[in-house]
Amino acid sequence: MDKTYQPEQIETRWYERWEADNRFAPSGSGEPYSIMIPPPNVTGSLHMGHAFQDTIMDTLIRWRRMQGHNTLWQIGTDHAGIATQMLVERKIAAEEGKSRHDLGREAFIDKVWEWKQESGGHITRQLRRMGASVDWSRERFTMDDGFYQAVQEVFVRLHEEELIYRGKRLVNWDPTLHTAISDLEVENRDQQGSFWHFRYPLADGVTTDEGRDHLVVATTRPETLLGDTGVAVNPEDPRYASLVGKFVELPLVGRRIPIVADEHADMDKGSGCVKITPAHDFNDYEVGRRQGLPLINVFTQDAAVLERAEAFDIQGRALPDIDPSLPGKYAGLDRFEARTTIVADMEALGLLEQVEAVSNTLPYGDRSGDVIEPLLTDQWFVAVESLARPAIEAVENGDIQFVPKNYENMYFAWMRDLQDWCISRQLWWGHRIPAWYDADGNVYVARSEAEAREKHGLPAELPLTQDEDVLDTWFSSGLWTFGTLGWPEQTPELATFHPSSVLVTGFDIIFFWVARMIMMTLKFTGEVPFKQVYVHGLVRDGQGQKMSKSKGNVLDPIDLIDGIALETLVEKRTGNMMQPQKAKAITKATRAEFPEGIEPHGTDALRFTFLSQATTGRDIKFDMGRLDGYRNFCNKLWNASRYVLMNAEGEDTGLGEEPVELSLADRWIVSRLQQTEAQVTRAMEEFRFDHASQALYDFVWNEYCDWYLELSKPVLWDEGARAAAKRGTRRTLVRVLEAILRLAHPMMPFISEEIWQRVAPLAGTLAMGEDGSIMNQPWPLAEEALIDDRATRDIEWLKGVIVAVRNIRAEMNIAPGKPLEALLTKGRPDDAERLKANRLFLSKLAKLERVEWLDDPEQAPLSATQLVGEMEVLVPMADLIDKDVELARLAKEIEKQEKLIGGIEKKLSNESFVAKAPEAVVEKERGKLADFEASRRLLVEQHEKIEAL
RNA sequence: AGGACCAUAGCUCAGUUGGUUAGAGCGCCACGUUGACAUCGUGGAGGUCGGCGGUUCAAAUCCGCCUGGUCCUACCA
Repeated sequence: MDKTYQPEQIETRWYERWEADNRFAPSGSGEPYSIMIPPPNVTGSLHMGHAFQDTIMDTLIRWRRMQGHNTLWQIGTDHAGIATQMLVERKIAAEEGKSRHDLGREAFIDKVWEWKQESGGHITRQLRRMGASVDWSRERFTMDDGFYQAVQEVFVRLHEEELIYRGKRLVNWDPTLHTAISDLEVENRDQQGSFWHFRYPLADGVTTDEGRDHLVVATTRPETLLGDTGVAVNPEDPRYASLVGKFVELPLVGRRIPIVADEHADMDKGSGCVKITPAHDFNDYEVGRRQGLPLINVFTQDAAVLERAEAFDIQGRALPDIDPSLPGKYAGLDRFEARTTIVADMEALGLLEQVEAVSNTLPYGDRSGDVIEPLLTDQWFVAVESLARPAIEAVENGDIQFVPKNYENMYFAWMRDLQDWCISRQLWWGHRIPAWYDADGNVYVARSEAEAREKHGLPAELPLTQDEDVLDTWFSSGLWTFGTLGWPEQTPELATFHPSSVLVTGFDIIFFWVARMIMMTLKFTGEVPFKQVYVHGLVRDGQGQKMSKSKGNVLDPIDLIDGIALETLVEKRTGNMMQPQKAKAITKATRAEFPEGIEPHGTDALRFTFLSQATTGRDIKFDMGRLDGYRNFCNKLWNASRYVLMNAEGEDTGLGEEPVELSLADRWIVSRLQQTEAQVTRAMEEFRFDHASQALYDFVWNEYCDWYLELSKPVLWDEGARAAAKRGTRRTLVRVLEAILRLAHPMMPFISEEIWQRVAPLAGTLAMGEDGSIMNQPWPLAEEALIDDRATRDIEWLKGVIVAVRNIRAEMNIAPGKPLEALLTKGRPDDAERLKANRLFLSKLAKLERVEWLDDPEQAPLSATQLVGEMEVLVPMADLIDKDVELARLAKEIEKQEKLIGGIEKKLSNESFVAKAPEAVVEKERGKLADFEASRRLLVEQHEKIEAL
């Protein structure tokens, strides 16, 4: 083995090997265990969130694979409609100076496919770097032929059941992207804005009770005035009761619009009158429906003012009787220009009563960054009510469990207040809606044009045109768990691996994706898509900030693995920015945080860091310090293995017929191994990867390396030690290490494999020359029979004495190597035997050349003293000791004991404590009190002796 | 406005059903290259567990209120 741990070569080498040996595919035997990867965007690249998520999934899959399950980790990518289309549009704009319209639909889509071919492999290559043991042979894409089939099938069947319908509805419209987007893609941002109070003159000479000739309405969006079709007052509002049924004359437009009574109007807000614009506001749309008001759309798809408005009833039928004319001066104005102009015009007319500054929230499209406009458009919808019910029940009755459980509430809250799902998008990239129209506008839904003709008996010569729109990306990814397994065909994979075992996902897409998957999957397979949902938090930077390009705090997982030079990192963070003015600050912050750039850490260390920070459900602040620490851990494991190999390779590791003798230390470490195995397994079962990684770390570093390896040295290096004892120690060294590697493998696949190849033959788990992989070895199973409490207590005693002596050396400034004598007072009955069994270890590890019992404490020489439980370790002072230092140390120790004694005495003198606390608790306190008092007595005696010197 | 989650050492975090001398890693201080490892070893300093109140013999842990933070949902005509 190389002297230093160098992850980069190990990692790529092993991944290629595993993949070539086809070790990721399902074994075909054992209980099925499957995970469907949340498909990353096909043109995306791996970010910290992916890396975190993939680590968790891979850890689960590798663990279950080792447990003997028939594991499938299904891989694939998502076509990601809007994101991908925008990316390619930007690319061709930059490279060719063309828009997608210049190219036309077909040519543009060809371009997207081209781009997919070119860059689609990027993220999957990065996934390999993370060590993800996905079954590449089954890789899917949400727009491949199979998915096309599944999507058509689902759409047509839902339509046949009238669960998909088409209608003219108010939707969130993105004026930049020219498409409807879902509520979930809308981001609400707080803004400072104005609230304009306008006067709307009453028509026909009517006046208010106070004699005014107008009503006052207020709005933050004056431009929508053009589309007002009513003014609402509260039915309970006495001020306006007499005006209900009368009219106002809409300023600037001149339309007569009714005053209606509707509970939407809040008497306590403003004047109590509300302008109603059913075609441009979601609340007003509902008021319009209730009051039978017409819908007047005044905007184009760019959210500019139309020349002539469009009037509809609530069913979306055109209303030819309404005068659609709008004042010509606004035609073509963008909504914000129109706003300014209209406010100015109202003011000129004396109709602007006041302008109030308010803070309000505005909806922004999360992709375009443009302000979203509610717009009346023709769209396709899924009626979700009947789909939601079973989806709610599946979680209620435990068929699907969320981990952590509190996300179930979030799910219920959303599912119980679900709006119909708008599934059409006015994009080109995506699954085109399988609906055809004839010249009269009749709609035919079918799996293909041919089927549409056949189904509806349409003559071949009747021209049909397919719907221009595509489906929401989440419509296809909602079919992910079963679509990837071959549905609508009833494939063996579907039978074996569905429902999947667990979905690993971020809380941010519970609504987008998880809820829809549950609905769609239950509907079409009658099964839940997954039995458990493990929800993880967001990966943030060390300060708890969201990582974003604009903040310049993005870390690339690959850079953490391979390392990156400072200059490259700065360039990466500041290049190609939307807001170049921030570059300077980002450069400065980056140089301050990473003065030397980022060192290579390797994939295993990164994975281990993620796992150690994966506490359920909350966001993680990525900690570079821990990454360094776990890279060191890999190095520790590496070097410990070197030690083991140096002592075991070419030696008898006790596999043959020769007698083997196990020392106390051997029995102790084997015992602790069993407990660690049980601990790690349990943590994995509970998705507590932080506990699993912690248990492994502790065992490897603090017990196996710090103590067991040290304890093995005297045995292996002592000329006089018996051959059987050496064999026993070698066998234990090797076997425990081999088990550690298997335990570590799901978390740290590369280093564990690399070392295991050398260690396994020595441990007898891999025949010499055999071609095996740790990936397919059994997961360590704790054996109750090997747990040895006696050995644990004995080793704890030994450690206590050694630490006490080291402590005295440090405090007294005695060189670590200087041989010392020690005296022990008799503590527990077993201690005599313990001393006998451990003389060798004490002499080597504590550098004690003589250890004796002190039979009569009265006869104790002047000594430095340290407590080990009830026992006292004395190192006779002779010329070694600084009197003042030792006195101070004893005084401090005495004070500590007294404080403890005081606390317990207080408890025990409390009658209610003695009366009400369980007997065992009281006894325990009494026991502690006795111990502390004994310790204090010994310390005080020593103190007095030294003081008298 | 409603709801969720969080607050433990300088930093990042553990802490099962209330009973622990409240832990780990990083950082810090001192000492140390003895034959796995300076990406290391040994020893040490550092916490009134956000605040107040309650339940209890006993609270970091359970309850209420408050403060601070993160996020979600809704509203803002």
